[in-house]
Order: sequence, then structure tokens, then C-alpha cells
Amino acid sequence: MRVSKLFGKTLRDDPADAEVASHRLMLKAGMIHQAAAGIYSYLPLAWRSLRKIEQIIREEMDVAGGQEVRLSALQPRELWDASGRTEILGPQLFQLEDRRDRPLVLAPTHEELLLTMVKANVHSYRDLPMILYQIQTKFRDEPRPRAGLMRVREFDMKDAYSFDIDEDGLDVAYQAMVRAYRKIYARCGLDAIMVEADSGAIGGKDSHEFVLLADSGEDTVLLCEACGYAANAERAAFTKPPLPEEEPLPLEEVHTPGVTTIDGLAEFLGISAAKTFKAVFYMADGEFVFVAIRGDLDVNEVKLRNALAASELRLATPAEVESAGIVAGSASPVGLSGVRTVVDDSVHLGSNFVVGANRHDYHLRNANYPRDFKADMVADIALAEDGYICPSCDSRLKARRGIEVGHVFKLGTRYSEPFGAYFPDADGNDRPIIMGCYGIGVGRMLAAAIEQHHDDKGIKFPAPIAPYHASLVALNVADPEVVACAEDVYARLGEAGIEVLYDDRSETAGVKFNDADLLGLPLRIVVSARNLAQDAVEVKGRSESVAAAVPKADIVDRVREMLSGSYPQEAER
RNA sequence: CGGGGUGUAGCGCAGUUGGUAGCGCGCCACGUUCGGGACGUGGAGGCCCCGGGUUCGAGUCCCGGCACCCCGACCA
Repeated sequence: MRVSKLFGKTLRDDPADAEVASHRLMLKAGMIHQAAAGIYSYLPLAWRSLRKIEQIIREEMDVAGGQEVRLSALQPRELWDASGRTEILGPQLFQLEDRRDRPLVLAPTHEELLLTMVKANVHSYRDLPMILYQIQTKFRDEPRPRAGLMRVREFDMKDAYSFDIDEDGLDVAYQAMVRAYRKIYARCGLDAIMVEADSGAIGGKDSHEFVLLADSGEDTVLLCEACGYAANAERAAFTKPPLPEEEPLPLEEVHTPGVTTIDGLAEFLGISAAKTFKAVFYMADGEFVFVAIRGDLDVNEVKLRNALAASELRLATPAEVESAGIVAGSASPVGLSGVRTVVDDSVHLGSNFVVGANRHDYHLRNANYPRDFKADMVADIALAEDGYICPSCDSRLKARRGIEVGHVFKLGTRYSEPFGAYFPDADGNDRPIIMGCYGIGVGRMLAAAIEQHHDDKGIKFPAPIAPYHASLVALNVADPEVVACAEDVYARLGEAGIEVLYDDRSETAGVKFNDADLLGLPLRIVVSARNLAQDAVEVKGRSESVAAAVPKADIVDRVREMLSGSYPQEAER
């Protein structure tokens, strides 16, 4: 491709509305165009890269035994009404009507439709196991699109679904998908780590996320360098430091004027926050819930939601707290009745806690569970944070930000049962299909790759997903010899199957070099009068600082060598 | 949905007490240059986000919308 003909122009100034690197660089390099918040079009450069990512995913899905399907994006809303997800998804679901006022939705995911197809086509245990996948556009009206391609409302996603007769089969499929995912990221030149994840509202048991560590990421993950434990913060467990066991002392009221916070309370009484118990109030599916946790810990709302099996969870408003008869600032589980109470299991790790007295300016010393208060539920609802103790060894966890680029779930019968996806087993008994689902965001992969591979000059594309393999820069196109050589090199590389972006524009060296660095193809080949004097052209890797002079005749071999050398996993294939 | 910010040329921005819009980059033409965002000369390019209002007169003041960005809430 000649740059003079390429659709898409680079920008000299940084676009004002882009803060994260991938967004800024893709706009600046002329790769993407924004239509509205979280809605982007892809220009040729981005689209080439995305297609390469898709192709890598497709190949690995096929190796893992997947069959590609293509499902309709426009779907009747009644399908979603039937699964109850019209309501669950709420405003996130794009809805429209056809000319006869029939309600339709733009599919945010495809479980519903796929299940109806599976029901129609799976008639026996002999049809299983099976893996289906699709790579196509999904629509979600996100509350807050952000960071360029990182979180958008229209996006391409690979979704795979496994269908098995039993849990053992699911385990096999799950492991095959995990292996495929690891290969996909490796082939794309991405350093993704697998972390334990919450399965969220999609349900199911085991769940893992694939995460690229990056400060611009939306997720927080906790990692243990010593034993390899890795989990999303929503899911992460940790060892809660125990307090010395004390003889239970009698409950005793203490005057605490003006004290309404845990820090204030600890300071006032000269004790550590861990010796206190704090109260937090939530509304879970409309029901008021009193939550208590040791003063040094914070509530993990995802764990709490799971413990309560609630679909909607939010902090209670001050008015709701008051109408529940709670004295905010001195709230206490002691003497509480008629309110659902959840207590973190840290209640077992200590004694003689200081709690509120349900009376302004008073707290209670020496509260002990279960002597002084009851709970409807005791569970781990604590949020893991940086520096906490690893749950599987005694090292410290590190908190890092990351970009979620893949998520795998063991769904079990979560969808097959309600959708009636049953099959007769060898004994003729109907059994629900055991399912797994496995997603990768294609556009987010591209954004994440750029987050992970860039410098102050621009992108540094991993070769397998670069829009082209090399930039060919002709310096001074007014010089006929330079042009002749560049054309010759362009033609020969093209014949050798190497994808070259040929900068044939009448621009100065600085402009061309800067644009080449900005787009960040793996190699840069320069043809100039200076090199031509030695019958050479020069080749430089995007990350290298000095270029190598290569005899003109050797250029094809040399480029091939350098491309395979930088990505051995590609060369092996 | 709450908080903050921004809407003026393709991009980045300025615009004074209200007086009919400018700079840089980019773009077009010609010439000189030619290894890290060159230079000269000449040009083109505007629904000042939208709608009301005040005023002789509004990019500017007032009211009401909308859009986009950031933080938070939310996020199969």
C-alpha cells in the first residue's frame, strides 16, 4: 500500500479528547474515527489489524474444536423477555421497533438465540460435546463509554459456547479454551495473565479473566509473586490478620462525643481500627441490609451481592438508614432486630470489639459474637487490598490495574435449564446440557496491545497484529534513483508476501520518520541517496535505535529474517 | 444518574468593556529545499453546538436544550 493513496491522515497535534495512550495514538495515526460516545468506525489501518486479531482467534478456536457460526444481531425482544434479561439488562439493552411496531433488540450477547438453535439441533447425547463460536458485533448501551476502544457501545467480540453432557466434559472444554486463550494472547504478542474472577450476573461456578496489566485498565487484580495466586479484586480472597484471643469481658457503654467514624473512634479510644466493628447499610433488591465488618477492612460489594444472591445492590440512602431505625455514626448490630444482618467472617478473628451503641455519641466496648449480637449470615465479604496477606501462602498481595481482554465461565445449567435445552442420555433420561462460555473483546485487544506496546513516539505493533509488516520510506522522491530503488524494493517485498506500507509521499524526512514511528510497524526500511551510494538500503526495528545497512540484493531475506526473529512463536507455525 | 470540564476552520487553540472572527498546524498553487514534524510568495476554507431572549447590534450577556471528555455510581 502506498501512503499517498492510503485512506486516513495522521495528525500532528495530539487530539484533545483522548487521554489514554491507545485512544490518542489510534486517533493520531488515523486508524479510527468516532461517530458518538463509545461508537467508532475503523479506517483501513485499524481494520487490517483487527482482522488479523480475529484471524488468530479464529484459528485457535478451530484448533480447539470450535465451529464458527454467525447469529443475527437484530433479535425479537420476546426472546429476551422470555429469559428475563430485558429487565436484568435494563437500559443497557438497545431496543427498537420495526415498521409494524414489533419490538426488537440489538443483541448485547447471544445466549438466548444460540440456545434456541441448539435446542433445534441437538437431539441426543450423541450430538455432544460441541463448541460453537462467533466473532461479531455486539451492542450494549454502557452507562459510561470511555478510553477510546477500551469500553464502547458497539464492539466486536468473539464468544464461544461449549455444550457437554456432564461436568467432566465441561472441565475438558474449559481447559481447551484456556489453552487456546493462552495461545491467542501469545500469538498476538500480548502478555496476559489469567486470574480468578467473579462470574457476575452471568452466573456459574469457575470463572477466570485474562488481564493485561496496565495503569489505564479498569480492573484491579491482586497478585502474589511468591505463589502465583492471582485474582480480580471482586473475587480475591486474603488471610485476615487475627487478633490475640482475649477473655470476653462484659459489655460496657462508653461516651464518645462527636465520634462518628472508625478512624475517629480508634483515635479517641486509643485502639487500632481492627478492634472495632463498623456498620454499612445496603439496599439489596429493595430490602434493607445491615452489614458489619471489622474496622480495618472494607466491604467488597460483589462478594456481598453474591452472598445475598441479590441482583441489585446499592448503598442505602441516609433516609433509608434513618427509617430503618439506625443511628448513623453509632450504628450497632447489638440489640438490632427486624433487620437483615450480614457479618463478615472477621468477626471470628478477635474479641471484645468496640461497636456502636445505636445512640448518638455512645459506643459499646467488649462486644462478642455470638454472645452480644446475631447475624442472619456470616460470610467473607471483605475487599482485598494491596499489601494484604495472600490466601494461599504468607506473602503480601500486590494490587495492580489491568485490562480485561478475555473471560471464561463455567455456566453449568444456568441457561440450559431455563431455556429447556435438554438431551436424552444413553438411558433415555432427559438431562440439561452443561455449558461454558468464553469471550474475547477484539477491539479491546487492539487497544490493550497498544497500551502495552508504545513509547512517546507512537505505537510499537507486535508483528502478528501490525496492519503491515514494514514501513518503506523513500527519502526525497524528487531523486529518480531513490524512487526507482524504492519501487524495486516495494515490488520484491510484495512478491515475497511481505506486507509493506510504502511512504511515497513528497514529504521531508522528518515527517516520514515521525509518521513511521507513530504507526509503529515492526520494521522500517529506508531508501535514500546516502544508502544508495553503497548499494544498500537500511532496516531498523521499531524498538531499535540504530539502523542496519543491508545490501539491496539481500533485503527480502533480511526482512523475512527480522520479522520471524522477533516473534518466534510465529516462526514455528 | 451525581460531580467537574469543554463546544469557534480538517486538527490544536485565542477572541478584551457586546461592534459583524483570528493564530498555529494541515490543505491548494508556484518556486527553493531534501536523513528527524524545512522556507518563501500567493490562495481557499466558518450554522462561532442548537433554540429562545435582551440589545440598534450577541462568538461574547440571560434562559433552556444537546453533544463530547474526565472522576464516581454502574458495567453479561
